Amino acid sequence: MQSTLRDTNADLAPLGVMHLRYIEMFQAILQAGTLTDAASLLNISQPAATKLLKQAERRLGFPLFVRLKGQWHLTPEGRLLQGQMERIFEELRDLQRLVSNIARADKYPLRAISTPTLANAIVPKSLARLRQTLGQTSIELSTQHSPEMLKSIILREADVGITLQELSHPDIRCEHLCEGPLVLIAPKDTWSRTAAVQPISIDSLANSTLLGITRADQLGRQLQAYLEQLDPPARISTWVQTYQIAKDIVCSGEGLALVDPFTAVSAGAELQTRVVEPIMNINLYAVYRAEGPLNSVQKAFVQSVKTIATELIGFLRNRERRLHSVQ
Amino acid sequence: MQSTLRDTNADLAPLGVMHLRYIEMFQAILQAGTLTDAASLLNISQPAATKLLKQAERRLGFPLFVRLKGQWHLTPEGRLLQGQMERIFEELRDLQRLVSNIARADKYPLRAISTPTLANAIVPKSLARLRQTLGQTSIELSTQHSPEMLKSIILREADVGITLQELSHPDIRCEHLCEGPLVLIAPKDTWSRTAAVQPISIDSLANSTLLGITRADQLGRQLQAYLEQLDPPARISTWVQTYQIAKDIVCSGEGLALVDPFTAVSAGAELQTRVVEPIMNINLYAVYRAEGPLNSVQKAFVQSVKTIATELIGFLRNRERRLHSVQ
DNA sequence: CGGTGCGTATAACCCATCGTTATGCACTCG
DNA sequence: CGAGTGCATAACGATGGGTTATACGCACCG
Repeated sequence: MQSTLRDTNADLAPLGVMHLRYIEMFQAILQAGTLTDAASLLNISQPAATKLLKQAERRLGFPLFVRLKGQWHLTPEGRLLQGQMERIFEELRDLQRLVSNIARADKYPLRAISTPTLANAIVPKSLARLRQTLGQTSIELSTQHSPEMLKSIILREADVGITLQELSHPDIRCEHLCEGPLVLIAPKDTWSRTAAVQPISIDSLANSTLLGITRADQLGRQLQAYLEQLDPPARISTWVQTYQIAKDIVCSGEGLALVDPFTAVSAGAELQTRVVEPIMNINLYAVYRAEGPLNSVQKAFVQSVKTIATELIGFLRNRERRLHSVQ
Repeated sequence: MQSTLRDTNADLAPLGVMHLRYIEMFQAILQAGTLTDAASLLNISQPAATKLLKQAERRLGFPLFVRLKGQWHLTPEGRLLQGQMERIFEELRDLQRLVSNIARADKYPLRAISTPTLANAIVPKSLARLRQTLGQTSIELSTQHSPEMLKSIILREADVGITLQELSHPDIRCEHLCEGPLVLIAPKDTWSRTAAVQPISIDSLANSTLLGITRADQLGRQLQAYLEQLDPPARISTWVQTYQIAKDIVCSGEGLALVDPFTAVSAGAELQTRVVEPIMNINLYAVYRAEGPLNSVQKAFVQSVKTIATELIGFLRNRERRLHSVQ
């Protein structure tokens, strides 16, 4: 019926109809710069790309690109569509992620995600402990910085996130697990045995060589502001993205750094740690979708992280207390 | 190459791949409630719809719907995708609109859009006057209420909008054309010759039978609030959506109404109009995309609307002035 | 100024997809 | 329990999107 109708006026192809493929093509050309490369981005041959573009322009009723001196340039019409196209493309990619994560959700009772820092500190300990009780259940762990973590959880790439940053989103619950003091780390043998277990005043960092953490989160900014107002300000010549990297550099003797207590305490014997005074608290959070309850594995994981984190913090505090009781 | 690869493991169809068609199917089923009806929404046969749905669910890796007692119900997974699907669907429809409007943009130097009210009042007069100077140029006029008008202009369904409501949007310019007083309209012979050209106090409307305008815009709300605080409040039993409809009803003798001056003055001899005191000003705006300059036809149109509107308002005012000078 | 080569268009062909009609089947409901 | 609605299956055809092979335009360069 429809096909016969189409047969009668054969050349009257559906006009002005947008296809997903066209959007992909559009994006690919913009990204690749050449049709041939765009084709390989889409995993198709170059003639296919040519046909696709031609067809798109024929169907839409106007050209999207013009070719000048071997370059593809957007026509004004193309430029008009660009914004909308990009948005749809993005949303579609999100949808794709969501779909594929739903499909494999049941295979993994726990897909954990943490910031890189914590992935090196407490999370593995926690997973190791869980593993003993779980046998061969499949578990995933990935790392993302906080903003991406949020998206991953919403798109169901992960179920539970562990982070130092409080995340706020309507569909997300952010559970506070524990808190601990900001600590200063240094290569071993920097301080004497007795000094090493005492708090250190943040003011005494004036004029010392610190590693800076280039974090955009609230704690990072707060710290930076604080350090800058010291007199003289602490000299910061090396900037790193995460506490963990800072730790590694400190280990190799390049300076001191202010880090979260979890990174510090998991460092072991290679470096010394001192709580900074006045105490600035760092919080640890578990983040998950508010929509449904956690399953038993996920609950156990959160609980286990909480326990381990608390133990680690306790270790830091106890060290001090031991000292105080000696005094 | 790719096809040969596909041939080797034939049943391993691309998994987790979202197609536009699936989204349309999804939406259609939700809307229609039955596969057969969904099929006709998509202009395909029922078996095609069945296959499409099955294929979608097979490719995605999980069912989207379950059939219970002859009803299609979303699965939890389906519900998860619903939001995202709807958003993409919407955006795609917008893109479609944009595309088809771009394709036909050059055929129409002026595609005007106005609120229904003004489409009956000043806009036709203006177009008629323009027509004399333009010859056979094609012009389009459509009507939309203000929120839809904004969207139409952005999606290039229209070039210039005429409205009583000030619209604000980053990509839109809103040009003030003129202002005029709120007026009360009544069936002819309601007032005496001399009374009819005098302003009428809004307080004197207390206890009278008015037509209400159910407008969500700022003026509508303002008016309603004002009328309600009269003592006793004006009785409003009939609510209509536009000034224009109110006018028609007033003409048929069903009551009085407060309307914009343009509607009032274009009514002709069938009804009487009196300016309301204290004067509440109604503004007339032309709305167009900020991005590019108007072409000559569009400019002429805006100018012409402005001129005519000003003339009409002038007529209302002059009537009073004549009276005052007589006094 | 005429090779050289990259990138694009065209040609000929293939097959998976998506559509069709015809028909059988299940389940709801009177 | 029979009728009827709505879904699934079967068999089949046209189209579109993909392929390879090849010709063409054009910038670049010796």
